Parts: sequence; C-alpha cells; structure tokens
Amino acid sequence: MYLRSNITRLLQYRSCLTKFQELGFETIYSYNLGMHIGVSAEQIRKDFSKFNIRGNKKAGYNIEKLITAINKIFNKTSPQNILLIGYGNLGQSLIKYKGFSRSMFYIKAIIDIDPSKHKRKTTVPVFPPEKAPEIIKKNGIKIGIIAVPDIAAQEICNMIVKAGIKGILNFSSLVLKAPEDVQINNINLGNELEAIFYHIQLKKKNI
Amino acid sequence: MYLRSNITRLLQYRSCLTKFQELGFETIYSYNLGMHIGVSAEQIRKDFSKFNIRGNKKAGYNIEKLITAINKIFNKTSPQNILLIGYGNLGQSLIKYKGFSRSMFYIKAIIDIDPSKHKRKTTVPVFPPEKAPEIIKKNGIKIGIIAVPDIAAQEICNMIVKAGIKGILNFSSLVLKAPEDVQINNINLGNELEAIFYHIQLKKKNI
DNA sequence: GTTATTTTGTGAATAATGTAACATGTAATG
DNA sequence: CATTACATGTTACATTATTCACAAAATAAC
Repeated sequence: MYLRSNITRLLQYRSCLTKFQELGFETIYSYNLGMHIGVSAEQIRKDFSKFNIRGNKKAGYNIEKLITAINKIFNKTSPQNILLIGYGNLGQSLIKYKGFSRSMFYIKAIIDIDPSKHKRKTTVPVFPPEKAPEIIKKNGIKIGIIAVPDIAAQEICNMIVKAGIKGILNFSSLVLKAPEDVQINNINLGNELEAIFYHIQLKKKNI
Repeated sequence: MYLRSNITRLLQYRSCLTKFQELGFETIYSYNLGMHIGVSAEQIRKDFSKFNIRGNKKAGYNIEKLITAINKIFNKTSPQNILLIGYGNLGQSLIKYKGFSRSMFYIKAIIDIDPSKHKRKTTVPVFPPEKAPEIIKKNGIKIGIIAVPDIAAQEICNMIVKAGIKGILNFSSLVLKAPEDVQINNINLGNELEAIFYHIQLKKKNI
C-alpha cells in the first residue's frame, strides 16, 4: 500500500487550513485550498473522499471540521514521547525546534555516547546508550530520532528496535535495516540538495 | 514529469555503492544492491536502464562505473555554492553539517536579520537580508536554504527568487509560493513524525 | 567447444496514482 | 416553491510506476 504521498498532502492541508482559520475563515472550497498548496481541486476532493471526509455541496468544507477530521486520521489523542539519539549539532537544534510540541511530540530523553554530555536533571535528560532500552520500555516510547554519525547508526537502530521502537526518523545517510513492521523515514540533507540541483538542470533544459 | 522517486533512489544507490566500494568490492548484482536498500532487483535494473546505465550480463555491474554514471546524471562537475537564510539553531547546525561538502555543496554566505550575528570575516560570512540579492547575483548562487521562522519565509522566498535563485530547500512549515521554474523541496520535521506515527498505527492494525 | 548457469535488460501485465467529466445535492434567488 | 448557480463526490479515463516473465548475453564448467 502506497499512502505516503496522500498522507503528506493531508498534513499540508492541515497546516494551510490552520492558517486560514487563524485569518478568520470558517469554510473553504477545494479550489481555494488547492490554489494555496499547488494541488488540483479534484486531488483534494479525492483525498478527503478517501478518508471519508465530507463537505457540503455548494458550501464547501467547514475548516474546523476538516482539521478535526485530519487530526482524527493521525490519531493524535495523546502526546507522543520521542527518544532522541545523538546530541551533536543536529540533535541540539532538534531539541530547540518548536515544531514538535506544536504537533504534540515531545522529546522525552536524549541518548549520547559522550559522558560529558550526560545530565539527568535537565529538562530533557541525557543518558548513555546502554540506558536506552530501559528508557524506551519504561516510557512506552515508540518513535526514535537517529541523529548520530553513520558509523553508529545501524547499531543504535538495532538496539532501539529490539527495545520496542516502531518508528524511526533517520538523519544518518545510511539506509537502515530493520524488520518490516518498523517504519523508517529518512532525511538526507545532502540528497535533498542533489535532487533540487538535478531538477534545476532539468528545468533549464525544458524537459 | 514525475521523476522524484527515481531520483532519490539513485542517490540511495550511490550512497550504498560507495560503502561497498570502501569495503573493497568491485562489482555488484542488482539483487545484492536491492537487498541492502530494500528495493526489488528489477526496480534497480529498470532505474539503471532508464538512465542508460548498462551492466554486464552474468557479471553484474562495475561499482566504480556505476558511481561515475550516477554522478554524471547529477552533473556534479563543479562545486555548487549555496545561500543559507536564517542563522538560528537549525541554521547553525546546518553550517556544521559535514554531509554537504561531501557532495560538493558549499554554503557560501549566510543571511540573518539579527545585526549581532553579522560578521564579514568569518569562514562563512553573515550578512543582513538586504545584501542577499547582491550576494546571489555576484556569486551566481542558484540554491537557497530557508531556515527562518514561518512568518518570514514567504518574503525571503520572494526576494531570493527575484534575485535569481532556482532551487530552495525549505525548512519552514509553510508551503511557499514561487514560479513554476523554481524547484522547492520541503523538510517539515513535525510532519515527518506525524507520518511515521500514522504508519505505525496502520501497521499495528495490519493494513 | 559445447552445455549449464547466472544475471542483465526489456516488453507485457499489473497496480497505483492523478486528471477530467459529469451527475448529484445544496444554497441562494426571485 | 421553482429555478439557477455552484461545489462536491464519484465514475471513467489517462498516466505513471512497479512487478513479472523471459529472451539474450556472458561466464563458468566440463
């Protein structure tokens, strides 16, 4: 099953809808929403229809209901705790990133191999790797963010998956191996730039 | 045209191939490579075939040739200069990120609105926003990384696009509006986590 | 040098995704 | 209360992507 694109679009819809709501709008048409996101109106109606989100013929969609419906799809009933592995530059900026709490994700603990970084009393405590399984199990953490150097990534992955992690946001450039039932999303900044560059070249050639 | 998935796979292939090469391998079979990346062997052959990369029947693909061929597709003949806009937490960690130079992308200059951050003499100099157009034009910069708060993102986007930027890596949660010929890739960390969470739930229900 | 084996490369079949078209239902109008 | 206008929702169509299946080529074995 191939829902990935669908799902990311839904998230974009929600983010855009929230903005419309803040501006005082109460309803929206598929056409408007499409315009603002760069997606066809039919696409939007199809997406909504697929998830059984219904609008009002002639009157469009009620924004609040839409947002509620999308939230329900993502099942955000309770806040989700996250484990961050790697407290280097990237890890530190992730801790300061405000977008996570906006979507009810909280980094509950940090794992790092460097003893000088270990601190138990800070807002987000930092522990050594060997503590990870215990933390995961005790807090029922299901999602981990891997922000360690490539060389350590697979080993960390194995460890946290064994301890019960079911979803990983992987910032290393490795393609991690894990059982089928573990969802891994990769963010590879270098590759993103390469892809952008490639597309620029393509467009230059008018293909 | 819908090459996005193709392209990201090629990049994954390259990254994996490099690792095999470092391990001393000289040739590889589509089957092996597929195993390591989680892609079918046919898919890999199709991808290569599409870009006219040929292997050797029975003897597989020569790794070095493969890497060269992929590099050629991405046309990395000369290093590419990048403009980073926003020198907050994320911006600072991007500067320290080593993966860019590995793929020949160099952050040439940084733009930030905070005067206390402006420095002309550092390795990567920091300038105020109004300097952006000049820097872009003088250095022929084609790619920008937007790492500013949402509120400023669209305005910055307009400015750099007007100055000649053709590709944007957007870390804000806004869906930026720009002309068709500007390639925008979005990285939305909150959405990534949401998507992971969604897939975990799906898998739990065995769908 | 012939045969067996293995792996590529690709056309055909299938699946997934996106687009277009239009019937349906709802609100507004007079 | 009938009519009109308009946006949804769905069916049919078109495009794109993936898998399957197998011929062709290259190596290895005998």
